Amino acid sequence: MALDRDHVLRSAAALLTRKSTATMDEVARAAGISRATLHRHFAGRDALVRALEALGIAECEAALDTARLAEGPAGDAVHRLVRAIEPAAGLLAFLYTENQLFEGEQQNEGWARIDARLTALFRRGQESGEFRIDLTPAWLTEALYGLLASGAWAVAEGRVAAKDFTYMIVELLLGGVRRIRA
Amino acid sequence: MALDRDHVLRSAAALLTRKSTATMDEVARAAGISRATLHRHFAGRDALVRALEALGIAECEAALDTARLAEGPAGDAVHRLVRAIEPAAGLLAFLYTENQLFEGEQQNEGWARIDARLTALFRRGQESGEFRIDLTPAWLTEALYGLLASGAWAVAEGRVAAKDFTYMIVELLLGGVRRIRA
DNA sequence: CCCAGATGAGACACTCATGTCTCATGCTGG
DNA sequence: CCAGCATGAGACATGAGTGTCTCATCTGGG
Repeated sequence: MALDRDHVLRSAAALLTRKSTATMDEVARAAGISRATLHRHFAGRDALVRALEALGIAECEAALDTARLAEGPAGDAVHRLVRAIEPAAGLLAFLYTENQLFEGEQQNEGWARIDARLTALFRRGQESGEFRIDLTPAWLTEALYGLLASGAWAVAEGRVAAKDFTYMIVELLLGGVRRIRA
Repeated sequence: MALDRDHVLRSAAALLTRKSTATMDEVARAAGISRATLHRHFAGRDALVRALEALGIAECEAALDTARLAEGPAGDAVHRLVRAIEPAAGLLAFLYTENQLFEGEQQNEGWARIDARLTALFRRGQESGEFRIDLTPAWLTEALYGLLASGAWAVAEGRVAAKDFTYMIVELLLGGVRRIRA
């Protein structure tokens, strides 16, 4: 059933987030099914990763919708976005490094759509005078991915408390380390 | 000779930075030697990665020395550090993700030394009133790694100009995106 | 010139993950 | 109750990467 498929996908995401080289057998065990059944759901490891990619893209776009990036101050929109995307951060971190492998091959167009919406957000903040203009929107987008991945790993390894995830990322991204104001 | 070994290590680093799953054969080709000779230098893939880790740690510590983290304003020290570490950023990015795999196994103590020096730098900035105190030094250290990796990949894929690497990272880390000050 | 050491090329066995298949079992809807 | 279907367990072949070995070749120093 479709519900099973989703469950398998979720547990695979959770496992691969922690151990990106996990075996099909390990993925199956983690989902509580046999390797044979896993293969009945996903033709192979490649298909599984593709499905995870689709899931990650879907969750990202859902978070982008939830965050209503076009409304209010851009800084607040970034905050809403990180908060909305937090549950998917682990999966994002996995896909982020996985994408480093897709050397030549074309990657899922979904990422391009997401990149476009993120760069649009940063550009909006720049045009409204809220964000500085000497950091390119492309770099800010990349940096956001990097901070999300770092945050997810830091939480996973216990270096940062899970409840501080959003705060740490948003504050660093928006305000930086330097203490000037107040 | 030792010089050859270093050359092999360098080209392996360059290759694995781009394609972290490269085979021993590809690594050998990239270094301009045969697989047999590669095996004469490094017992196996594991030994090669360990050697790369040692190289990365050595370059990191050299950069930390060069940057003189204890001198002057902490913000300036961060700037010097990122500038000094830039040539090794690609290797760092590779090792950063590679370390995600070292689940249980104890990792090289060198990283602990480096982490300690970095957290000490951030703590110094906080105690001098230069850095804000609501972001933990541990998180700032993690975030620095993440930004270095993101920066290295962004440059590798052409999304950011190589000459902007240091500026982008330092400015984002220290000042953040928000434009408050003149 | 000659020898020793290093190298490249290739063969070989081994391991491991993968993908496919079969068969027995268990559950469910008719 | 029974037929049908999904599942679990396991066997099996395959391919890729690895590690080891041998042998021919090349090169530099004595």
